[in-house]
Amino acid sequence: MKIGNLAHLTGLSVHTIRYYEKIGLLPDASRDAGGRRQYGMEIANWLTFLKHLKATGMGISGMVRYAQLRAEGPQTAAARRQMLEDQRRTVQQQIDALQATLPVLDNKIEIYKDMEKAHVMEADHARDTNTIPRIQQPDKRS
Amino acid sequence: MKIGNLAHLTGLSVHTIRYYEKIGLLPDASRDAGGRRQYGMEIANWLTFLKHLKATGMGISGMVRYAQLRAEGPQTAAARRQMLEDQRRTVQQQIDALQATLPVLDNKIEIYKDMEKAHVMEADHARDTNTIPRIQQPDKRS
DNA sequence: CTAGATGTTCGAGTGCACTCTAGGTCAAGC
DNA sequence: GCTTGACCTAGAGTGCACTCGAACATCTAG
Repeated sequence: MKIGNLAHLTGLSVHTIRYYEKIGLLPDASRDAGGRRQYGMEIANWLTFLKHLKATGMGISGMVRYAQLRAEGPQTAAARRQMLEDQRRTVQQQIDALQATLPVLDNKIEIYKDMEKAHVMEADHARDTNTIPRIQQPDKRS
Repeated sequence: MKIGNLAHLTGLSVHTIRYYEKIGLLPDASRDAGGRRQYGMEIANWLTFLKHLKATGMGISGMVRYAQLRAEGPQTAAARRQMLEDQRRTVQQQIDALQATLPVLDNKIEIYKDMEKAHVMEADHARDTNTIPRIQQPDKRS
């Protein structure tokens, strides 16, 4: 499989795949006669797993650390499990943080619904500012 | 209240507060005799709301748009409600995406537990690579 | 045989959201 | 009076994760 094909398969760009190789997330690909990268299915699986790790919010540096542990062999299994367990915890924290924003949004949405009603009734003055100051717009109306 | 005080109160840095003012997230602060920014409590409340918006994953540009709508007065209430409702939807999507990673992590963690057991039993060869290729580490061990 | 698609390298550029530096002013305490 | 520390501005720098460009090589279909 050539790099364009792999890119299509994984949804990553060709640029990104070469970038991942450069920073050590992918093994240096074997090349065909013309010097082009040749890939097998296992790389697609590895990239898919990397996409999952990325979806957990793990950054490049974390993924590189994971990849390096992996390269060191089975004796790092415990360390890798530890990383994944840590990451699981941060995922849960992210979920909790997002959950916590929902009532804040809902609250505001309700306030706006009331405001809209009031506005329609022409009693539309200064109920907008529930302790939050108005910002004079930078006047970018052409 | 001076800027350092506000920074302490909101958990933002003084730099960040000035930056927020520059990009239009905060009204141009009134100044004391010496040209220093003076703040009231309502700014702290606004910053707190911005922190909530940020926690939803809304970027600076979105927050600026919201702030500008706000500045335009009550007739933009519906537009702002729309923004918040859209944002609520993206928060839910982010939560779902994170939730979906949990089984992937759990799965891997289980695989590693098995691997560790196997490793202890000295049957520790090549079970590590479940279709995922090994990366030769760039040999950065000092 | 040739056009166009696809690949190569290296390095520069992008967008985001800060974060910091340099070089100054100003108010309060000793 | 002087030092200390908080504040000021304008602009440069940072870290992340790509993303793109230039200039060139090679493969593939007609």
